[in-house]
Amino acid sequence: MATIRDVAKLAGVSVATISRYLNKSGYVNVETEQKIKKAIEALNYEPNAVARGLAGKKTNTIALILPDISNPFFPELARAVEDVASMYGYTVILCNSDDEGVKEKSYIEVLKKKYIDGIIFASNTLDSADVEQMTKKGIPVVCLDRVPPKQSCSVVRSKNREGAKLAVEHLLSMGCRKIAHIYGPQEFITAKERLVGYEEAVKHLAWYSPTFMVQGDFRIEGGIRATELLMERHPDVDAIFAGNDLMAVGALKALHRMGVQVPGQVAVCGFDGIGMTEITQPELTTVAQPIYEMGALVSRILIKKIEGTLEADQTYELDVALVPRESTLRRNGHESS
Amino acid sequence: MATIRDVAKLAGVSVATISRYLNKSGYVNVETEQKIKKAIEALNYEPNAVARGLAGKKTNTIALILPDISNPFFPELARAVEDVASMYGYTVILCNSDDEGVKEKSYIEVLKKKYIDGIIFASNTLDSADVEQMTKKGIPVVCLDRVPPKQSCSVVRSKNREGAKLAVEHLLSMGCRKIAHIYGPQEFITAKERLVGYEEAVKHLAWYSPTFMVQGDFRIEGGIRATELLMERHPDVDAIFAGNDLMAVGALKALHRMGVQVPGQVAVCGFDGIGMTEITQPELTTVAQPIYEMGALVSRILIKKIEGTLEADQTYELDVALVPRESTLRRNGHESS
DNA sequence: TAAGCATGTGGTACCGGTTACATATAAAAT
DNA sequence: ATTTTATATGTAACCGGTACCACATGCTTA
Repeated sequence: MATIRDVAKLAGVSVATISRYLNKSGYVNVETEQKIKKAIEALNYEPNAVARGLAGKKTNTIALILPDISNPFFPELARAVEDVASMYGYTVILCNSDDEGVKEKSYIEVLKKKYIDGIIFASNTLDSADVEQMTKKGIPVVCLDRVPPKQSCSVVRSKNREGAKLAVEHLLSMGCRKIAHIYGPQEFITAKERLVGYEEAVKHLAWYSPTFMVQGDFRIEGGIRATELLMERHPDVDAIFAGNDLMAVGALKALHRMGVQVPGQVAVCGFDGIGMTEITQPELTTVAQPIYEMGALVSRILIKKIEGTLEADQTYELDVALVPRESTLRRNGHESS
Repeated sequence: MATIRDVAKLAGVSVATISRYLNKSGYVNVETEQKIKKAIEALNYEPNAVARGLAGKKTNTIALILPDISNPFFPELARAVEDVASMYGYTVILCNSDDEGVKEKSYIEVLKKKYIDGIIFASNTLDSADVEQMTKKGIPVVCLDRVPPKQSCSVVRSKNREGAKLAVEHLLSMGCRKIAHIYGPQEFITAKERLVGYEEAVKHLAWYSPTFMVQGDFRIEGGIRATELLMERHPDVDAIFAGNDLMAVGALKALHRMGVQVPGQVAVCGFDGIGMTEITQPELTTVAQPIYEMGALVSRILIKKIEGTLEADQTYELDVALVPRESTLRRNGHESS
């Protein structure tokens, strides 16, 4: 591989001029430019990114730290992040934290040593102290679904509370009268907000009781167990709003095993809008987050922050949308009217 | 951040000694070692990975080039790759090629400039010339499901032909008598091999005709269309073996829309073993590839190759396993006997 | 006793870029 | 006519490591 010095020699100018030409920093005469172009062409020169990184402390690399890429929520997000990153000339390093603080911190250490330009966190373990420390060290951070108390970084999230209300309203409009909720682990803000949204939407209703809320684990298995518990406790439930799609799938499975008709006897609604919801039988109604857009946005924000064109840190709350499908379709609903 | 020179100064030795200590190359006196340890501790010194990369042309970074992380086959693979990579101290860069040669080549260019240590290809566009060129430039490559004619790199794949036969045999044993096949795009070797396996397994049967093979696109939509075409052509089909799980899901959807009972009238079997197969209704029988193991293996091989402990390039053919589930469960099958 | 070798350490060129600073020329401003 | 100013280019230090080579010491071996 040719180096910048080779090019300088062949073009008959100094390395500084080549560098200036390459980075469009400083003056370069048009004729000199031509000579340089030719030399570069002739030598098939490509500037070395690592050397650049060392000299300029900029590597055009960002990291995406998420709990687990196998979790169906994240592939689409990752895809979006990578799409816009590559569009802006950045490369993406993938890290699976399993939501374990230790792993996260160890990744952060490695990434710092690699002069990574910025980090996207889609994780719940991170505490605001970490974020602050990162920012202090000059590493831009953008978070997903996490609001560090002291707003030390930008955040992208979606309207969980509103989404939960949408779900409940939809179920009510479909004629459901006893709507239960399977909520996710309360250390996840998303789970908490959705639970709050649900409560706000149903607490004024006559039948309301805290026993209609059961804990799940944001996974299929937890959805199954929660549904079993729920149906035992309240055999008269006619709708289940699950805190995420995986648990809704679990609910579907559990109800099917029990011989309960969906949506006939019990309607089911999920949250997230992952692809899976389209392949269940019946297809699953869900409150869809704009997953790809969230990834694209978070990536764009990070890059802006890296390149210094971001005015101030901000929280972006994206709209969610109810996607009505078969699992909540009740002929006696008001929606049809 | 402290540098190696700071440490050297504080410890009262030369940078060379520090470097030797850090890399355990060459001699370092035990007492000197203690002094160095103290200095490193005191300064909270961490060697700079970029500088190391520049000096040693080794970055402890590998790249994973795959068509699309959103495709449900890949997240688990990516997870496995990252797991073992991080276990060995490597970091993973994620690249989505969309199976487009241009994108792949452009990624390769970028990665070379970054002194990446090796590449894992899970892509079908790459031709053997590319692989050879990489290897010539000293960048280790390992491929997934791709056999470059000239064995210039290691390959990890699974037994597609055998898997297809397993599927057909299973369907036959469940009492199916007219088994159709939806095959994937023939530029994918996997698709081709599965088709061959199917043909070999059914061609000697009385009912066999090429019209039982329909083309799909390896996606849900293609599975739906192929199934529609198929059922119109052969209303007497009693089993569909799809070339991958996504198309099998499509088949399930299409059959459900047509009011055809699965597995009652038509049994459905997929291929791959992605998570989706467990959430369909009925749950989908599939020929499971050991996806995680494939990712782990391919990653381990690459790292061995990078570290020079791999004797020779080799092709690893992993076993597949039939996972019988509800979608092929027929009471009149022999399996129960 | 001299050569040979394992141990231990330092000096410094090198990896391949960036960039501050010095320098030079021609045109514009005073 | 002199000072500015914009244009243009080169020199060399620097980023933070690695590693080759030189050199010193103490002990074994011929």
